[in-house]
Amino acid sequence: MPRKRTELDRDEKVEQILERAVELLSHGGYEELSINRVARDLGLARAAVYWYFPSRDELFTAACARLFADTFTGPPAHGSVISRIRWGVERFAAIYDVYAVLLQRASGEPTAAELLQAFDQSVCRRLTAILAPHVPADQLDGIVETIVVFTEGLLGRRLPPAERDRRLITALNALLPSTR
Amino acid sequence: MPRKRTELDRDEKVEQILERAVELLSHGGYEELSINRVARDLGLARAAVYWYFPSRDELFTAACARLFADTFTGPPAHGSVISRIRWGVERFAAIYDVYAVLLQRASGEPTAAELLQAFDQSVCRRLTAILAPHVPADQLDGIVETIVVFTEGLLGRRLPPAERDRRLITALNALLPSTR
DNA sequence: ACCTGAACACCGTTCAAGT
DNA sequence: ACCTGAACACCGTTCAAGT
Repeated sequence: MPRKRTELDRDEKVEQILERAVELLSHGGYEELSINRVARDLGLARAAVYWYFPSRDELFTAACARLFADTFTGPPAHGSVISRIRWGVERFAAIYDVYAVLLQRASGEPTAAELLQAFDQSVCRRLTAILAPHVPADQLDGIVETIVVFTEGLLGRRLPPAERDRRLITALNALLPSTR
Repeated sequence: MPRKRTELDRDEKVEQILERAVELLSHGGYEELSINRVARDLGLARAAVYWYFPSRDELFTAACARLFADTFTGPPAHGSVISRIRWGVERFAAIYDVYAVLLQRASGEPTAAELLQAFDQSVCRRLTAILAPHVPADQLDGIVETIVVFTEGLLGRRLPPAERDRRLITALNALLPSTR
C-alpha cells in the first residue's frame, strides 16, 4: 500500500527509473534499454513508465545525460597538458558507444540534439581551459575544434587503449608543438 | 506458377531482396530495413527471406556492401589533390549514417567487422594513391591515417556541406603543406 | 495524480508442414 | 530446394478503467 504521494515521492520514482535505465544502458547499450525491461525490473506495468518519461527516446536521452555527468566527474586539475587530455579521452572512450547512438538519434530527436550540443560545449570548454595557457589566443578555438573532431574519429575506430593512446599523442604533438 | 528453379533463378531472387534492402536502407536507414518489410514488399512470407539471408544483420551487411560499392563508383582520375579528396569526403558523407550503424554493429557481428575492414582498406588505398606523388614515403601512411580519422570525426558532426568543406580544407592545408 | 490490463501494430527468429 | 503459416518471445505506444 503506497504512502501519501508527495513531491518527494515523485522524484524518488523518477530516480528509480533513471537509475535502472542508466544501468541497462551502460551494460547492454541502447538495445538493452527498453521501457518494458525497466518496468519489469521495477515491478511496474509497462505503461506506468510513460507517466514519467513520454517515450523510450526521452528516457534514453535522460539516461545519457546522467551517464555522461557521472563519467566526467573529478577531472585532474593539475598535471601536464597531455595527461589531462588523455584523462578526458579515456573517459570519453568509456561512454563512446552510447555517445554514438546519441549522435545518430540527434538527427530526429530535438532533446537528443540538445544534450549533444550541451555535451559538446562542455567538452570544448574543458579543453579550452586546459590549452589556454599554452596556445596563442587566435589559434585556440581552431585547435580545440580540431582535437575534438580528431578524437571523435579516433574513438570510432575502437582501437585497443594502447594503440589509441599512441595515435592521440602523435596527433597532439603535431598540433601542439609549442607545448613541449 | 514459378518456372523450373535454376541457379540463375536463385541469384535473381537474392538480387531482388538485396535491391529492396538497399532502397529501404538508403531512404530510412537501419530502422526501416526489416525482414518483414522486405518480405511484404516482395510478396513473400517473412520466413522466406531467411532462405537467402540468415539474419537481419547479415542482410544489413550485404546491403551496406552494395550501397558502399555503388556510392564510390567513378571517382575523378584527375584534378588537384584537394578536389579529389573532397569528392571522396562528399561521397562518404552521403552514406555516413549507414556507415555509423555498421561501425556500431561491427563490435558484435563478424561479417559487419569484415566489411568495415574492407571498406577502410579501400578508403586508405585510394587516399594513398592520391597522396603518394606529393608526400614523402615515410610520412605517407601516417598522414593517410590521420586524414581518414579526422574525416570520420568530421562527418559525425553532420555539418552543412559548406561548413564541412571549410573545416576539411583547413585541416588538409595544415596536414599537407607541401602540396601547394 | 498515479497505475493497471488489455489492446494495437509492429519486430526477429524458428519450425513443422507442404510443393 | 524452396516457400508458407503459425507460433514464440519480444518490442513501443495508447487508452479506458480503476484508485
